[in-house]
Amino acid sequence: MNTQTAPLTIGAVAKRAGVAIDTIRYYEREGLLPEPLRRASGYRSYGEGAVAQLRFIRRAKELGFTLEEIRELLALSADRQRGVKAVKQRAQQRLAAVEQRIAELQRVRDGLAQLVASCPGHGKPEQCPILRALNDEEDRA
Amino acid sequence: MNTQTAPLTIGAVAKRAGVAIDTIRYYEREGLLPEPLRRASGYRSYGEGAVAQLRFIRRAKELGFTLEEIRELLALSADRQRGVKAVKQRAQQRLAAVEQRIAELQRVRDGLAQLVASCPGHGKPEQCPILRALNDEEDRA
DNA sequence: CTTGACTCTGGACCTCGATCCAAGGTCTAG
DNA sequence: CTAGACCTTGGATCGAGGTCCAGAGTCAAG
Repeated sequence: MNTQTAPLTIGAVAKRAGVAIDTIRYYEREGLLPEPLRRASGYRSYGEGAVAQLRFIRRAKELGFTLEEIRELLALSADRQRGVKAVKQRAQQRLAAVEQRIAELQRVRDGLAQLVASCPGHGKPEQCPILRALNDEEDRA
Repeated sequence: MNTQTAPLTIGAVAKRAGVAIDTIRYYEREGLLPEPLRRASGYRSYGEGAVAQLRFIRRAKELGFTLEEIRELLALSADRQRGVKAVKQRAQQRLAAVEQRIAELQRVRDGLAQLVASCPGHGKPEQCPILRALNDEEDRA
């Protein structure tokens, strides 16, 4: 088997993972990526695992996890005993947060939709339902 | 008619509008609030209009407008001719943006829900569908 | 050997919407 | 008059997640 993969420079890893070089170094500082091996010159030297881990981070970010949460997921995913349970919990928490955010936005959407629907799009500003709503129960001149 | 309202200090305005004093000064710097009159001492001196305008800003923020957009809404609401039409347009744009954001979050929610549902919550990490999904089409050891 | 592309470090800077601070001046109730 | 609450300014700071830079060193191709 060919488990041995050629070492990659940070630039190559960045290209494969679809992130910026600076982002990789930033993640390393933040503890989301392990410190890589170094060549004699000081250049970072990565294997394919680093690319996989960056993709993991990217997907988790797309699911709305913060970097802090991702750091935790990465730690948990290495725990062979309690890891899976804890990971599922975090995913459930994230799901609940996303659902709450959706509900909030739906309220906002409904408010906006009602305003848009009730405004003729012309006339005096003080009769525009949008402006009136924003100004609310104010009937002074 | 009692159009004449007693002048308010910044603190009184803040209390009435439900925002922090610093926020008022910040909005002033950012052009969301006109520069108020000053007392001889340099103290800012506001009328009720400032309170109304702050409430306008607060409501618009709740509807998801950025401060930049609110600055524009305020300018438009003073335009007696084209203001209403433009305001309605901005509200429609905001509505579209909110709807798009909701759709995105729904995709995220569905993805998370599926993962949560398919994970038993125990077992080996490499069999956890959540971790597998985050690691994606990687079947290397 | 040269050239051009790449990488290193440390630290500054960005957005957004505020929030906080210090050092000083002002206002008002008692 | 004084204590204590309030206000002034300019500038620093926050948090999240990076981005950018200078100045120096390294690598690969020709």
